[in-house]
Amino acid sequence: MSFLKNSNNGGPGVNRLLDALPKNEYKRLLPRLKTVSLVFGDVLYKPGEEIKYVYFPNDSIISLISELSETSWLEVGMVGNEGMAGLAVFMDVHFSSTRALVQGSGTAMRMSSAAVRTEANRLGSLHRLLHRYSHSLLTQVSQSSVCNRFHLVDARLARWLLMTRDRLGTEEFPLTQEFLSNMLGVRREGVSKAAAALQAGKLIRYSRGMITLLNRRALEAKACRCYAIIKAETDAYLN
Amino acid sequence: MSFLKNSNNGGPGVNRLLDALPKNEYKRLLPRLKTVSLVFGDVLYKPGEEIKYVYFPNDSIISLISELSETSWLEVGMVGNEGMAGLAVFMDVHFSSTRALVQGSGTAMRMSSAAVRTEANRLGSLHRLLHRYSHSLLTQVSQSSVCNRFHLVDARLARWLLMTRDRLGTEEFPLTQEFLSNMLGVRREGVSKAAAALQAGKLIRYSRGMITLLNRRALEAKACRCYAIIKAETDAYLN
DNA sequence: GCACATATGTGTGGTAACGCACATAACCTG
DNA sequence: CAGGTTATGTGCGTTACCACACATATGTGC
Repeated sequence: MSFLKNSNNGGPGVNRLLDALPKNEYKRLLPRLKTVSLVFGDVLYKPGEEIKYVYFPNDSIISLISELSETSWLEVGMVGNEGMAGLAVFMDVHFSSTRALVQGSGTAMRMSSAAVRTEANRLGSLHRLLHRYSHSLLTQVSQSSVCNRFHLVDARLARWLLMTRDRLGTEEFPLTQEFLSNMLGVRREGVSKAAAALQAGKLIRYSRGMITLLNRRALEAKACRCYAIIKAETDAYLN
Repeated sequence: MSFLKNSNNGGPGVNRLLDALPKNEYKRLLPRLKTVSLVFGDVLYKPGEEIKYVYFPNDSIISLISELSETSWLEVGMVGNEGMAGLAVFMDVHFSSTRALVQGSGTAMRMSSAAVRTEANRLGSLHRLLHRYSHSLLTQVSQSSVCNRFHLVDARLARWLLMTRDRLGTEEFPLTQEFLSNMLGVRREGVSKAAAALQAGKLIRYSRGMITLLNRRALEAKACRCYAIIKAETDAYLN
């Protein structure tokens, strides 16, 4: 959307956190960054596992998932081009407390945890941006928490689809209802019903694991205010 | 519990984050710290309001509350002697996104936001501890989120009472069921039922806004695993 | 000790979501 | 195109929690 400073590929799929860095600082980081492909289903960290790399998604999405048992999961945070997965490293914690699952295929910039720690000791722009992103993520997690507590599945599904769209940059993406139910922490049948309602209203179309958003404006109306709140926060923190 | 390094009052009501600082760094901070009394019901920050001071609770508790509307609240985080309220300041954000409500009367060490920013630029022990606390808080919020989604009111009430006890250091504290219902994001009648069940089992006793924990071990059994998970995290991060 | 405010209990009916079982439908593979 | 796999739909009984209304305590102040 906005003018992209550092990236030269020009597409919308550029990590905005890295892009917000001043040119010289970005250049210093560049040799430590490697573009990698993340594929739906990849698990970047398991709970308790050491974090070896952090990831700055370009057009991919990484879900942060908290697990209670084998059967009950809940997505507590979504990381796209506005942020970084592996934030714990920045906070001087070497192990992940959540599962990090690639929920949207695409590319990301990967950096070693050691490099992050070195950079974080510089008190430069990256340091400041990661601080501000930490706050943004905390706000996202908090808002999701309230949302999960009070809002109906329909609204939460709409919110979730919109958040995914914003990060992937496309209206169409592969997602089964089974998967969605795990993200939202509800039964598959619940998603089935909510999705059917959205499809009946021509807000979305789906078939066998492929979802297409048809009417974004209407979806935003269906979604709870949490979508707007989270979006405002994630968009604004980079300033 | 553990040996207290800096504080000289010796009681259990000492902010553990400050206490974990090396002596020289603590001494440097001391002139900027002021002991203040926090009284149940005090509002330290409202959403969107500027954060002028941060608070390191000694034996007080500060609840971080996310609001959806006038009627639906939810506590997303609890800050006691293991942490600091106003963490946003450390993350270079000047305004609070949540309401900060004193939920347990007691004292806290207060510091101006400006002083926090100055200190945070030093990359010293405070910097590191606040980083690690940030991670701890994020974990707490995430875990609460899953807990609120999946666990029954009974278990969540037990967890909440235990967390309060741990931070106040007493078995008896003033709390109406009305207030509890706001914290847990359920109806007062729901709390009433859950509390009655706990009282019937002699786990707690209560009357007109005063609650006494009678059997902590049994309460821990009633509470979900989330209590232990959060406790482990908040206790461990100081190392 | 009586009025009053506040805290807590209870009862009735409603609903969103659950768990389970099974039906249908779309795609894939040989 | 037959057969298997995976995705989605549907029905049924259950449950935790909701919303509202009201009853009953327990304290406080005159």
